Amino acid sequence: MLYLYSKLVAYAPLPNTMINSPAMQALRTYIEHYTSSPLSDADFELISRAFTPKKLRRKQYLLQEGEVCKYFAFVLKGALRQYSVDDKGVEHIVHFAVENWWIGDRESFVMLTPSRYNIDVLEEAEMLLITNAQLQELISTVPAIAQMVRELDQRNFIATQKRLHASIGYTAEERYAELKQVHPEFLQRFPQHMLASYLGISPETLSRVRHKSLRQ
Amino acid sequence: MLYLYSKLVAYAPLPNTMINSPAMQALRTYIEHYTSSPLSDADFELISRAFTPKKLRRKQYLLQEGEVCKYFAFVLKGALRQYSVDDKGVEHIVHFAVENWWIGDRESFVMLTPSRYNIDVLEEAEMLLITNAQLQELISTVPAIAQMVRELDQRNFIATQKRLHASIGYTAEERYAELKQVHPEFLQRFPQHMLASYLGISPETLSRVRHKSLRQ
DNA sequence: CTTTTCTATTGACATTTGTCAAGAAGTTTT
DNA sequence: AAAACTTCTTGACAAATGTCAATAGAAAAG
Repeated sequence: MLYLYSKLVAYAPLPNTMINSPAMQALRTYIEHYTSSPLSDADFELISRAFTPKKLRRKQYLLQEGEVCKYFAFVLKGALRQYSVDDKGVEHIVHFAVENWWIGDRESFVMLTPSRYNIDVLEEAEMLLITNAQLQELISTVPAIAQMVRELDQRNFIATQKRLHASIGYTAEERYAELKQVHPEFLQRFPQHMLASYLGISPETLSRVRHKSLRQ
Repeated sequence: MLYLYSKLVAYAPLPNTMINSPAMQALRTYIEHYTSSPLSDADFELISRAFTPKKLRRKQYLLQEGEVCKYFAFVLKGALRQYSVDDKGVEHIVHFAVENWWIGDRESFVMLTPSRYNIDVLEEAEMLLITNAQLQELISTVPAIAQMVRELDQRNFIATQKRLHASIGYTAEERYAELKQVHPEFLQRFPQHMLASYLGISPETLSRVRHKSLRQ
């Protein structure tokens, strides 16, 4: 186990500057928030070593359809979207990520299968990347990470289930109202046709729904 | 920690018959399948003590809207459904559970909030129940359980995300085709109007979709 | 065995949503 | 500043899906 660990990091010496970088501090705050207890410096160093910082400009891809999703990304700054493209060339957005959100294709990341999704950058983004091997290592060596991952999975699952419930049971109008209530910041931040795609309706329908809701 | 544990089980002495019951054996096989390694007898006893067997007849509720979901259930035999009822009295099924599936309202179970869902029995069911406190205890004392829960969460999340993706991007026809491919057993086992509800379409539309697909 | 409840189908029609096309601002790129 | 994209809106029409009502057969309950 120790051997495996040293293999993973031996050739990636960590500059002092990275541990103390604002990026890592943001991650530290985030983890401590999730676990409601401070991280030891030793644990924090293990964590810092596992993540790689990455910046991407608008329209650049973090993942393209057909590739295996090697990294999960923690977003420090900016915005990204995850979407598939159907046979008619229409994009279906399944996820947005902004500051303090995670993004990646779980299925591909875990099973090492080619992804059906694209992930690209909507607003110039700063991220911290981690591979599945590194994450598994962290989960088994740092209990706080195991707990955080469990919590995250839970919330993620609950949120996805709610969205599923909405998309099965509600009309376009009701789903827009829900989005407005749950993520009002999205309405400001993303173009309307992407919100429409996220809600599973056409941009024209969303435009009409908004027009209608203004009058009432 | 030990004190807490003993409090949880002290007044529920476990009859020998339960550890060796077919129910518990089924659970053991299931867990070993998930973790790909045999359970120690000690761990298995801890696990056995945490679960309570329960049988319910057709139409009985495991959970009713407004209640807190106290138990998660592992289904040994039979079938259940989880659904909400909207203001027009229409039922929306979000989940079916058959043999070797879990069922419960995660949000309510974890957050202790009143549930918006009902869970009732479609075919006379035998289950093993566990409370969140007992599950958390197991997760921290039995690594195999922690691993199993992680795996389960992962699969669950992937499956829900796929369903969400389908319900946003596909037509009624395509969604039915997908269901047929992923869970062919559901088509035999559940009445059509429930499958329609699960897919988020009206029973009449599902009937027409099936009629159409027969001819082509 | 009979009655009642469930279930699936079909037709007619209403409603919702999508598609196509055009145009007008607004942004970015050159 | 001009050109090239993006984004949003609107109208006309098409397609998908829902609603209501009637019916018939199957299954469950008494």
